Amino acid sequence: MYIWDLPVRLRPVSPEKRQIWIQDTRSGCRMNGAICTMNDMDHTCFDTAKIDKIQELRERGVTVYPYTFDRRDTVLEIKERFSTIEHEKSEEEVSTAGRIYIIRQHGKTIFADMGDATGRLQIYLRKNDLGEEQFDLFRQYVDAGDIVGVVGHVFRTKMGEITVWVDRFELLTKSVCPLPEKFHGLKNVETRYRQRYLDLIMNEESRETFRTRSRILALLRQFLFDRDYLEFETPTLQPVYGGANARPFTTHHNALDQKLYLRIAPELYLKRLVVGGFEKVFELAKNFRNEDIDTNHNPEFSMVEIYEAYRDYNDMMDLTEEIFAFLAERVLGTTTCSFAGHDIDFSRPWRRLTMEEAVQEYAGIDIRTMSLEELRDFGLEHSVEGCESAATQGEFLALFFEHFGEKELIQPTFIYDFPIENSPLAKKHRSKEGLTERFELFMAGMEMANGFSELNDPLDQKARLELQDAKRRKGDLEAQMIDYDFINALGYGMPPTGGVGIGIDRLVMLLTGNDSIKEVLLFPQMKTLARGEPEQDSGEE
RNA sequence: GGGCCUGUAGCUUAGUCGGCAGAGCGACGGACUCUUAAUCCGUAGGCCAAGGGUUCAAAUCCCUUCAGGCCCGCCA
Repeated sequence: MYIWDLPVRLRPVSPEKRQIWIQDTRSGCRMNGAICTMNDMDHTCFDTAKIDKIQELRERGVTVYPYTFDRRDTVLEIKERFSTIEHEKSEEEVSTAGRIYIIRQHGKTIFADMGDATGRLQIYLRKNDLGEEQFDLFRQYVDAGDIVGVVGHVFRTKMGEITVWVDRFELLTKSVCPLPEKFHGLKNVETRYRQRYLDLIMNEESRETFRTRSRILALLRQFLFDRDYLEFETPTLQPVYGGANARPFTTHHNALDQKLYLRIAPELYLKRLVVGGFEKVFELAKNFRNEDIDTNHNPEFSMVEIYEAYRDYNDMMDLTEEIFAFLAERVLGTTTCSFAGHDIDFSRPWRRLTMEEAVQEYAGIDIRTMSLEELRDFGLEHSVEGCESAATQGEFLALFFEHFGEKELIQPTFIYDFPIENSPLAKKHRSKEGLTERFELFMAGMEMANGFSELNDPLDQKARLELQDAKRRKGDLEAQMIDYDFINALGYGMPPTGGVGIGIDRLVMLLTGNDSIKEVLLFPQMKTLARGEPEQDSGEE
């Protein structure tokens, strides 16, 4: 590989140290920690001083990357087991391992802070105990960032800290990239997202957020399994996308020579399962929507969709409430949480308003008593987007709710009975003309869930999807395609069914107090910095 | 798509009504046997995100670009 082929600028710093900087010439952004050797011209953050140490260690016969270590105790176990230990060393021997965070050398002794998945622990090494060779090995070659295993006895220092008095240690992994500073740590938001592993190494709060996320998913599954719901996995690559109004990502299957879409929702497949006789089903699915990225949106996001036969939207509102209350209670230990300056109260029952009532309350008008002209005038007067082209009472209802109501809904609130125009998969209302049995859940001004009495009349469904398809052909980029196989499935008969979808990422935001979706996604979508390698065939059309 | 803000050493940052780019931590070398952001002495490390312009002189002022953050729009 030639230097001039790289999309970077290489700047020699010190011929002696063979160091160069790597800088992305397109963006001007310097790769984080971009020091590397002349022999290693790629986008690494390898530090030559550390690489030299590896070489020297090998010359001394040390295995720098051994295969295993007999770790018998975690940090937490040691701290709990020896919580009452005094200054005297324990009889019992412990064996533990982790990453070195800080080293404090004092001539012939060394203190270091070591961390594993359960916490941090101080270790103490003395030249007298280890012998000159071993002690010097640690002193000269072990750096912050390295992973070591230690065997020793536990004691409490004069300053009162539980500490492992090390009898012997083993280097388990040599780190060649520099760790961020020990006190301030890693704060740069962009680096935290782009190099999440580094964020996790350095920031306990971030680790805690993702532990909680994992726990929320486990609890959600437990809740549903306990109630005899079955979890399934339906196609992510779909020849026809559907189940929501959104622009899809497209891709191409080479062998089939066929266009495929990344799913925007699992809905239509899960309903096929209900047709097939599975009466209580759910899927924890990644959905992909080709939309903009902001504090509440990532192009791929997680959703749980739940369907249950012989239930309607009232039952699904109850279920949604139960799920949130259960998770809040188990995760937070209370039924309230603090989010973006609001105290959200999950205690049941939650407020339920029809969309008409919400518009009545927040816009101060009664839709049903107004003519289309009056509605349009009112909308234009308040500069409500989309009023020019709205042609039905239902469209105005939806527009007014979005404009006046949505952001006001801080405490958990169900809005129900949506207009039929923008609810092509929801069943017509049993008593109200022009409406469907559909609800959405709002909290902190965010849409958290969406559910309905599922449309199971195959003729009605066919007509409504045909209407969507006509809109799509007229240029509505988010209108749905017609999935005839799905319509045929309904044709065989789907029992009356209730369904709901809950946005997992926003739920995690709420329960962990993070007001950006990027803080609860391990690897949020970021724009690529530099072209490192020639682009492969992406499969894009 | 629109507005506001940010980018200085590996990390955290000072300097921004123009006048030689500073610090702490980290790294490297040395001293130190209960420290914990250890301490003390010394060394190296920056064309101030990139490109262009104004000026005797630009990290600083202007323009363009790149990346990120926040708000709005879009996402029912």
